[in-house]
Amino acid sequence: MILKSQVEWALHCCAILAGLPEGRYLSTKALAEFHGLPKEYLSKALQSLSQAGLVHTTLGPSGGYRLAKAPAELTFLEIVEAVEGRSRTFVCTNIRANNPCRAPGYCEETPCAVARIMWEADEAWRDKLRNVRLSDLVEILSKEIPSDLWKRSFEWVLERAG
Amino acid sequence: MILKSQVEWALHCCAILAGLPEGRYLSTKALAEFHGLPKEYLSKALQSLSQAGLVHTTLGPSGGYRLAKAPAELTFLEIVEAVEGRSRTFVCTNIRANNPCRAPGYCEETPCAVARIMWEADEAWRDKLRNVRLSDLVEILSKEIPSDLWKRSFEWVLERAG
DNA sequence: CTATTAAGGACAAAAAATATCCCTATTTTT
DNA sequence: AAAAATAGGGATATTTTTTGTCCTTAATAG
Ligand code: SF4
Ligand code: SF4
Repeated sequence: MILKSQVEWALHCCAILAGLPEGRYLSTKALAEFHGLPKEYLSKALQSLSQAGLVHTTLGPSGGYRLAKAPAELTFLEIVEAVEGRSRTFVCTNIRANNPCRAPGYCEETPCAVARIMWEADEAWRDKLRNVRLSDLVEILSKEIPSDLWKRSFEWVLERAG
Repeated sequence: MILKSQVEWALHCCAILAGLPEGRYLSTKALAEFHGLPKEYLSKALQSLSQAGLVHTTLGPSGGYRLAKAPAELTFLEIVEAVEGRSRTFVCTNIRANNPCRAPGYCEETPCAVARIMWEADEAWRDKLRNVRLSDLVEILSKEIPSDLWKRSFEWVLERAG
């Protein structure tokens, strides 16, 4: 069970977009080049963010993406769920229904304890991601990334932002 | 990102084995029949449990599986990890290494904040599963499952346990 | 000796992830 | 008005993972 690589891509792209000045847009092409990713496929991840309402887009030259909310209002969970989906990681195939001792039609209304426990763990994972904001990430990165690299990256992005 | 169905199978099988009297064994065949699962494939899940040391096996007629520890000493996490593996759900493909502004060979020693945050969420998921014992599950099931079905299932298993 | 079992290797089928390609409508620039 | 660049999205292909089957081997109980 491994998350799609698009999750990583989306998180990194949002981190970049968080640093974009008000009203400017960054294209798929620039984001793909910056991260060394296949442009067409990265585009699918960005479309997921767009469909989830996390980013705003414009068409045409100088078009692209910007965040739809302030980084302090955007959680990791929103980004992860946008590309990975909202379904639970444990799916119940209802194997208890096959119990040969069971009276037919019985015992299938509510999920059993196994499923509930697994779903609780799932929820703990989501809670953790829900409590990290994109602004938290940017803050950590700004401290950890060497300032010259940080600055050059910022300039690289600005040159290409429409 | 969805857990293998073998996770569900393994949990249900452990729940059954937890009710097995001391010193007796239940075969793959019986477990597969009880749950309506393909015997050969379920066998792979049970082999995973065996390799992880969670169950004990014997060969020959009347052979099969029993728990290697008391249900109170067996956690959900152990069972889940036995079949699903211990690797993290977020894998870092190190895309920051492609940053065109970066000085070559720089900034690749430690995982970045993105990975660390995702791994923390992973750990929260594991913590939750680590804190549920197989005995907890059995206790809940014994309350929730209709007593006649519970009793008949128990007898069904005993008839086939070697 | 025979029947039954777990273990495990080889292989096959199905599903999901990872792309690539191409067309359309829109918008900016020229 | 024309041209160029963009997001969106459908169709398709490739690769990897999951799911499942089949068969052989060694051990064990009766
Ligand atoms: S509800 Fe419980 S018993 Fe039924 S399939 Fe899900 S986990 Fe298994
Ligand atoms: S360490 Fe961070 S930057 Fe590097 S690939 Fe992993 S998530 Fe991305």
